[in-house]
Formats: sequence, C-alpha cells, structure tokens
Amino acid sequence: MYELLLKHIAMHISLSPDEERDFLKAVTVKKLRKKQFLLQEGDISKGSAFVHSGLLKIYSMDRNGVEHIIQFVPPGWWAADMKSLKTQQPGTLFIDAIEDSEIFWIRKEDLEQLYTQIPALERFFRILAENSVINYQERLIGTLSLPAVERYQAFCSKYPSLLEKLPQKYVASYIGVTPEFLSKMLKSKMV
Amino acid sequence: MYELLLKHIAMHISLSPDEERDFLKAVTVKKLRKKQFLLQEGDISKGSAFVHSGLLKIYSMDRNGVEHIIQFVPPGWWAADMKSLKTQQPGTLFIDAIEDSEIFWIRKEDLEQLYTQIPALERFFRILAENSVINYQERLIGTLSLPAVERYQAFCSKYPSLLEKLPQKYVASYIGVTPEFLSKMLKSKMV
DNA sequence: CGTCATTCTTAATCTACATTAAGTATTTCG
DNA sequence: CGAAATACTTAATGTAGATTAAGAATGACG
Repeated sequence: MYELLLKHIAMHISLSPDEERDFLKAVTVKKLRKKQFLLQEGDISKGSAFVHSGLLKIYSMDRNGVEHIIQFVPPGWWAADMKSLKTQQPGTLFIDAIEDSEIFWIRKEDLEQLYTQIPALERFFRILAENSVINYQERLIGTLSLPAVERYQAFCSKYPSLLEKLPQKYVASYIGVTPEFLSKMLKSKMV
Repeated sequence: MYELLLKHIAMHISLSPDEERDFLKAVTVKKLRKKQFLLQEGDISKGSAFVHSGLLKIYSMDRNGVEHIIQFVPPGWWAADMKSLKTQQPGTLFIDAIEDSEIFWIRKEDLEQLYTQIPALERFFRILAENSVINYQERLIGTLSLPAVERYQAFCSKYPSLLEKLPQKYVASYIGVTPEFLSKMLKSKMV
C-alpha cells in the first residue's frame, strides 16, 4: 500500500522501522474522482497530500475565469496550497483531479508533531521545499526569457510522460499560452 | 555584529547559547563592492550568503545578454544559487552587489554538518525554503495572469522600501518588461 | 449507438509589449 | 569641476501572442 510513499522518503532520508510506523499512523487514504476538488479558492488548507496514483493539478483562476496551472502532481509528488497551509488563512489556489486518483493525506498538526519527534522528516521536507524552489526559479526564468515555443520544448523534455496523458489545453495553461496558440505552434511545425 | 542574523533566526526557531556559538563559528564575514560578483554563471556554488548590509541581486542572463532578475536580496535575506549549491554542478545564475554590501558566508559542508548537530537549524531552513516556494508561486501566477501595470503595482506594495533605492531598470527586469516600457507606463500615469 | 459535452483547429483581427534609435538627465569619479 | 559612463525618456515601428468566433474531431455516458 505505502511502498511508493516509503520509497520516495527513502530516496532522501532513512527512517527506523519505528519512525516509519509512527509516520504511517498519521497517514490516511483518500480517493478523488476525476474533476473532484481537493481544495478550492477560499478554503483553509488543513494538510498535505501525497499522490499515490492518478494525477492532480494545482492552479489559480484569474478574474476572467481562466485557469493558470502552477503544477501538475503525478504519483510520487506532494500537493498543497503552501501559503494557506502555513498561515491557516483562506487560500487562492484550486487543487483537483485530472483523473481518478488515490492520495495519502497527512494533517498539518500531525506533521508538525512528527517534525519534532522525527528530525529526519524535517530534513525530508526541507529537501523537497528546496527542490521546489529550484523548479519554480527555473520556470520563472523560462517565462521571463524564453518564447512560447521554447517553453513548450522545455516542458516536453522535462515531463515526457505527462505529455502523453495530458489534454493539450492543460499544457498550454502550464506554459502560459492560450490553447489556440499552442495548437497553432504545433501545426506550424515550429516545434 | 551578528545581531541581525541572530534576530532573523530567532524569528523562526530558538537556539541555545551553545548552538548559537557553534553556528556563528561557521560564519565568516565578506565585503562586496558595488558591482562585484558573489557568483557567476558557470561557478559551482560553495555556500550561502546572509546579507547583513547593502543589497544584492540574483539574475540569469539570456542569450541576447539581457539580465532577468529573479530576486533582490536586502539585509536579512539569504542568497545562493540553490541548484548549483545542491548539485555541485556549474550554475546558471549570477549574484552581484547593487551597492557596497557586507555578507555572512557559510560553507555548504559546514551547514550540512550543523544540520545534523542542530536539528532546529534544519527547521529554520525548511521554513525559509517553504516561504521561498510561496513567493515564487505568487510571482509565477503574476507573470502568467497579470498585465505589466499590475505586476508593477504588486511590486510597489510588496517592496516599498526597495522601490526607493533601486534604479528603475532593475525593477523593470524584475517584473519582466523592458526599461522603455516601464518608463512609458510611469509617464502615462497608468500607475 | 447516438447525443451532448469537451477538446482541438482554423483564420481573421487586435493589442500589449518589444525593438530601435535618438536625445536628455543624472551619476560617478579622476 | 568636467568628462564619460550610466540611467531615463520619447516616439516610430514591429511582432508574439491574445481574442473572437466558427466549425470539426473526439470522447463520455445514458
């Protein structure tokens, strides 16, 4: 059941069997149907989700109702509205399921208690957060300095497996163009 | 000497006098003259810098030689090329001083040794990294969904004190427009 | 298996912002 | 102080990508 989760943790730190057990005690399983929300704008985020199967997206919606996807969350990755989770204020992000998904849920207060009990967990999430910073920096540099075609190419080479199963319009949203323009780019063989 | 640094640490965690002493033992002071580089593209980042006084900028340069500022680093903030620091591969970022600055330097291996010795430090940098993720997420959403005027307004309300002492062209670079266009926006009283 | 929704395409028009190129302040510092 | 570098402005022109609107393809599901 929890092999994927434990494997991902073991990639960065090692836990004793006791620590593993205590950590898993705090984890619950949830299923999400395609299109179901895990979190909506205005909600206060109460915990973090590890995706075991399926695929989520995290996005914001602008005042014209257009979605801007800030992250896809395939199996092995974590999903949360970090700001709302930290501040316990209503958030601005949506998280929903692109396909039927199974997630492991850990509540904020349980995780914080575990941080104190198991210092290695704190290291694990420090490392994840740092990797996340690196990703967002690179993405920001891309949007500031690369034309749309090259942002698309970068996406393709970074996430080849996502590319296969994502509706094209979500890729457009992620790289920051309209679906119409992505369609045009692909046709014109600029890619 | 180290009041600012210790105060910033104390905002998130508490260290015993011994831990404080051990941490400060790993810290060295460096001065940077205006325009001096702390790090250049191709360098391998060997540590992290806490800005005590002055002001740094972290940026990448595109293939046309245009700077894209990904972060200003005023006193109380940390500067590093996180990717290069983690991977110990040549990095892509530049860090230099906008004005004469004084920084506290801690080497990667010393910090890693301290993480093990002082778990609270690991928490401190986890929290900083998480805050950083939140910032980059918000900035990314801004560049994907807001027009230039509103990105400028957001910058003004978020960093009013920076605005005063920054050359206008650096603000332009940060919000992702040309200096000419920012100049035009400001004149046209759109702001 | 057919219908309704969703996704993708095409093409015309439009616009926010870039580019280029001068010219004008403002700093810097010898 | 005076000269050179740096920063800022202005304005004409160019363009990447948005918008709109229609239709075609694909998929979901009763």
